[in-house]
Amino acid sequence: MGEISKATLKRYPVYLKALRKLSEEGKKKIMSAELSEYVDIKPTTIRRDFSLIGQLGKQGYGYDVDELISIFARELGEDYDEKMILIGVGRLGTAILNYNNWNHVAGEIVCAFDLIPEKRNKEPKVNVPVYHISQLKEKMPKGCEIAILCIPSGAQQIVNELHDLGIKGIVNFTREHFVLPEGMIKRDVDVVSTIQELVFEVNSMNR
Amino acid sequence: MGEISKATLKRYPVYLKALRKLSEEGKKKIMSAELSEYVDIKPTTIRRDFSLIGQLGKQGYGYDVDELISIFARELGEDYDEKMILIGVGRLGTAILNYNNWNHVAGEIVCAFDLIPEKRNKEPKVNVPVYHISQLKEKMPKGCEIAILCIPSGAQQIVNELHDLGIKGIVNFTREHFVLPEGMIKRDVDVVSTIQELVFEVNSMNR
DNA sequence: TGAATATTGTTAGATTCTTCACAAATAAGA
DNA sequence: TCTTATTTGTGAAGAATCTAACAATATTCA
Repeated sequence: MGEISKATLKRYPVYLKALRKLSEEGKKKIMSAELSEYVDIKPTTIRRDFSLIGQLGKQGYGYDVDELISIFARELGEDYDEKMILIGVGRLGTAILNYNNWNHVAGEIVCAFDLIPEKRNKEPKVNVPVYHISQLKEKMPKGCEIAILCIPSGAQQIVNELHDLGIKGIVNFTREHFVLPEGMIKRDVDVVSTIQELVFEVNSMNR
Repeated sequence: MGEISKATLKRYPVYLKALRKLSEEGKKKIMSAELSEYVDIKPTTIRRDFSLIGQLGKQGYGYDVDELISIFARELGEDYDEKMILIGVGRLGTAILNYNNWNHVAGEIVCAFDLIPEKRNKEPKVNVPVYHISQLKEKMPKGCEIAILCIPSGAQQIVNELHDLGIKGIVNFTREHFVLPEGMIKRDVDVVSTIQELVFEVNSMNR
């Protein structure tokens, strides 16, 4: 598999999501032109993106929907059964743990860490063990490479610790700024920033 | 103000966030090179981005932090006092409403809509009125252009209604696919997709 | 005040990403 | 089986984005 660009990478989950919906609707095959209308990405871009993974389609026919789904699922890590940890079991952290309904969609949250684990463990909605943040090292699952960060402050220190413990990717819900150690990757999920961008763009439309 | 590229637009909230932190730390002036280390964006890119808004800096000196903050805040809509609605007061919706601590950071959530408003209104954590989804039209705030979508299904129909009611921007937390009506903008906040991307990238690193 | 120093704003070139256009390949129908 | 219809996969052109390099300009210190 060749080098895949960041831009393409961002589109793969979009394809997978759309394909799942199409499959549910009973669609067996699809052509790039039709998928294009569905995901609002140009057919050529779709074909190029697909071709980076391999020869997924058949000329003169199109793509087999279920085949695509299983390929993308595998490529996107649904089969990796990635083990993840979550740090900060506040309101947001709890919402995410609950949402763990996603059932191995991209792996599984194995355990969580918090400053007041006693309290968190009592909440009926939290369905993984919560340990004290000081136990990071001893309770870190084997082979865990991804951490979900939902703490309100003190991110830098924890990120540094995570780095030392072998975490390579961070899903960042923190609004606080921190410097990413060498060799780590992060993705921000920032609702406020997202809204700000949108507001800015909507207001640009109005001018 | 010239035409601002999508790429630049995405960075503005990042700058604002970092500048706020710097200001809190007592920083009065900053140079593009220093800010660069902070946000991990090349100095030239920063200067270019800033210059699109106007002559914000002084040569041989740098940028005034608080001045930048107030300019960005204005540009990003914090002064627009944008009115927003939220649809779907489930676990996630509630978390967002709570997080409404952001206090006019990008506007204000005025009210929410749900299928069971009676129940939602009883929850102590929800601090805005919740109306039944069928009352969308009559309860829509004047001048509201942005909706936050947190429903598990049935997105398409609601999006169409919102469009008819003058909503121009959607912050989408739904995992369901829908077609965006002409003239609308959306931003996806998709935790699962974000994790998928990250898993994919981390696994690419390992190869 | 004037020279030396520092840092912005911007031009031009490099890089990354997108899309056009068409050859290659398959499917379907005669 | 052969021809016609399609639709993919991809080379090359085009567009968007990023960045190196430097001229312009402000600041600072003698």
